[in-house]
Amino acid sequence: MVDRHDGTWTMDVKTVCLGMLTDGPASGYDMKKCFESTFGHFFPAGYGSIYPALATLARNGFVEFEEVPQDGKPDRKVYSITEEGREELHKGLANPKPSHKVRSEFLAMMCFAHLMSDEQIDEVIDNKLLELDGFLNLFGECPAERCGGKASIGTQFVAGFGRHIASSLRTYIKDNRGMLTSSDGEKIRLAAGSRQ
Amino acid sequence: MVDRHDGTWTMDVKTVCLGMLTDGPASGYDMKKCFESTFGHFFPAGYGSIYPALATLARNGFVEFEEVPQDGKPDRKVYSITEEGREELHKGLANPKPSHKVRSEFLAMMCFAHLMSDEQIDEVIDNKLLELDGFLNLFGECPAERCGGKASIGTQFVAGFGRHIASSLRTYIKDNRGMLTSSDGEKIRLAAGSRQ
DNA sequence: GATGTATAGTATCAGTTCGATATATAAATA
DNA sequence: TATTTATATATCGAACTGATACTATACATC
Repeated sequence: MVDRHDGTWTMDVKTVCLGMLTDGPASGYDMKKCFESTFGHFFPAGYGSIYPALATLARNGFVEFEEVPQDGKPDRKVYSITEEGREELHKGLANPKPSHKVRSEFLAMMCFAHLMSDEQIDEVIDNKLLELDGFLNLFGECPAERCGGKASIGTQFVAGFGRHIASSLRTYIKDNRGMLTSSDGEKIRLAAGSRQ
Repeated sequence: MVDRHDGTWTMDVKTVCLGMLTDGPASGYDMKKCFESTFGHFFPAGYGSIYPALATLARNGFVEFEEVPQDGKPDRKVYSITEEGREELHKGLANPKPSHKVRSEFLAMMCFAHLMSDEQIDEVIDNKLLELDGFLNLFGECPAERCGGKASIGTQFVAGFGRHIASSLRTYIKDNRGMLTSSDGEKIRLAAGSRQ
């Protein structure tokens, strides 16, 4: 949780970890799986973020952990949220203007479509459509049961959000990919101009 | 440009800067304005990314610069792309699977809606809708002229993409916000469960 | 007259995150 | 037998974010 100097805090990996723990104790490995299956689609985090986050949370007393030995497998550090952790989580949830950021190599690349060959563009677009189809197949009709538990009402809202956007994205790309290729005068003119 | 060890390179700030320079010479300040007005909506970058990127590009011979004195104002460092820079840019554009990542405090927060009050949720949703309206007003009907020049065909595709998604997003939020509030049994049950 | 803010321009820094890698063992698969 | 997959921890360099620093003019507002 980082102080934004305007009374709000960032909703960072630490906050999401705290939120996950309100569902019950979990290890860093468990959380990584949860990020992979669900949160990662709109709030990615790898081990490089999760373990330091848990270490900081433990140092500040927002989580506690218990080392659970296992036979054959490495020990599990099972984390639980503390009462101070719940307060910290509520601070994180109090931000009235949470961000929603996109970082798209895809769109940046498409801005320079006039510097690419039609074959390159087609390959990129086809791959993107396949990726979207894969996503929609995976999340198409499962309104619940992710991350090892009953989905909260918020999780259902977010899952629907993801499906809606993915589907809308696919429609736009399918309907408009034609303008990027099929070399008309426009494209040739631009390519020539950029060579200059 | 970072080697991904699979034959492709990341489309990073350096690549976008190179792409911008194919339109003509520009200073770091000019590029920052271009990121703010256009690229920043799907590929954000601040001075902290742009200046180091230009320094690295210059060190590698992908751009050259000329210091232009001005009266009253600080000197401008005006950068131009070199022939090696164009080659480097084409490497960046050769990645057939460019990423499209979302990092959304908003969606992460909504996953924990059952831990928030109806008033908090309403405020967050209202703000998000206002933000989207602002975006759509700004980009509603301008298919060209951004970043000080005629928009390429790719830029038009991307602008349309942004409008389409923003509008779709707004629709989903408006149609489904009801499930997050209006405390029915579901919400009360979840809140109680989390208190345990 | 003073303060605030906007413009134009450069640049750095602390904190965070990303992606890859290291380490270790067991089970399943080729 | 060799390789991959799963379980589980953790670290590290490179990159990015957001804020800040510095200089200087100009135009409002208090």
